[in-house]
Amino acid sequence: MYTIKEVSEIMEVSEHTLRFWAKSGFFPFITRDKNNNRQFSEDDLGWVRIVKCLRSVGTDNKSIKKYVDLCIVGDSTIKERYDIIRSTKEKALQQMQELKTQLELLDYKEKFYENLIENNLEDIWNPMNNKMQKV
Amino acid sequence: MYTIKEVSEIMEVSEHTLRFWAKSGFFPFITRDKNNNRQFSEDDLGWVRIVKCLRSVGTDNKSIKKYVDLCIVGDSTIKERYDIIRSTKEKALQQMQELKTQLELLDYKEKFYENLIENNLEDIWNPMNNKMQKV
DNA sequence: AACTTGCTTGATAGCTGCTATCAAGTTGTA
DNA sequence: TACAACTTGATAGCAGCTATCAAGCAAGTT
Repeated sequence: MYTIKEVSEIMEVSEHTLRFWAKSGFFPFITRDKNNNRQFSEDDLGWVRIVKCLRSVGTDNKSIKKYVDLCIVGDSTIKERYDIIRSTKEKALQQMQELKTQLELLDYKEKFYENLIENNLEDIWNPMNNKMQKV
Repeated sequence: MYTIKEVSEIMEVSEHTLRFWAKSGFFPFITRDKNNNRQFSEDDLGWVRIVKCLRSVGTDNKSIKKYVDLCIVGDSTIKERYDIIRSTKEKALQQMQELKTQLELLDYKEKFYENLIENNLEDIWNPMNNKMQKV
């Protein structure tokens, strides 16, 4: 059993966010000790993991709650949950592509500035130069 | 010259967001036509591109404004801007790694559900089974 | 000329998902 | 007995959109 602080460190999610998620119903089977403090089991860590995963690819909290609720219902919702995972994966792959595109621009900018620094060239970004950005 | 609608379509950023960014000072050299409508030049598209890039890797708007202001100052801020691009790139690479990790989990879940569906196995996610999630 | 359609503007209100602050309670160590 | 370190829930605040609104202009139709 883990305390909220331990889970926060293990999963790299703030305690605040964990409480917020708990309040949102994302950890349906969590137990409490005699002082009312949350006790996270290994299974609960699994819930944290999938919630973190869904959030980090931009799934909104309402949809996450829906997924959690489907899990609770059981067998009859397997196909529906499978479809959610599939479309989430699709979204993640698109984000990967987008990130690659942005990295290309950052690479270009990086080289642009390196060139300026190494060769003491004028800064075409400077609006006073009448030579604005060409990329 | 492009209208805000055209820019919205080309750059895949909502008109709302473009106006919000404009108001935030992210497009410092934008001009207006005789009806006070914004006219985006090719250079302005470049500003939209870099702002979108910085936002999509999680740079906050205050930091973006700072970067834009450094660009306006000119030559003397080249090193500073270079450092910002470098650290932004670093952040983007970390996000790429994080995304890969999350994709692994999604792959696992996908196969988990495929296995359930193909073999008509019981749903160990179902809490009534007393066999909660093991991943 | 009047009307409609389609675009634009700025102001403002509302939303999501945290994030920070707070008082209050429990536990362990000195 | 005090304190430090943890926990709780409630509440307020924040960033970054997102949606709604009235108002204005331009071009085309009747």
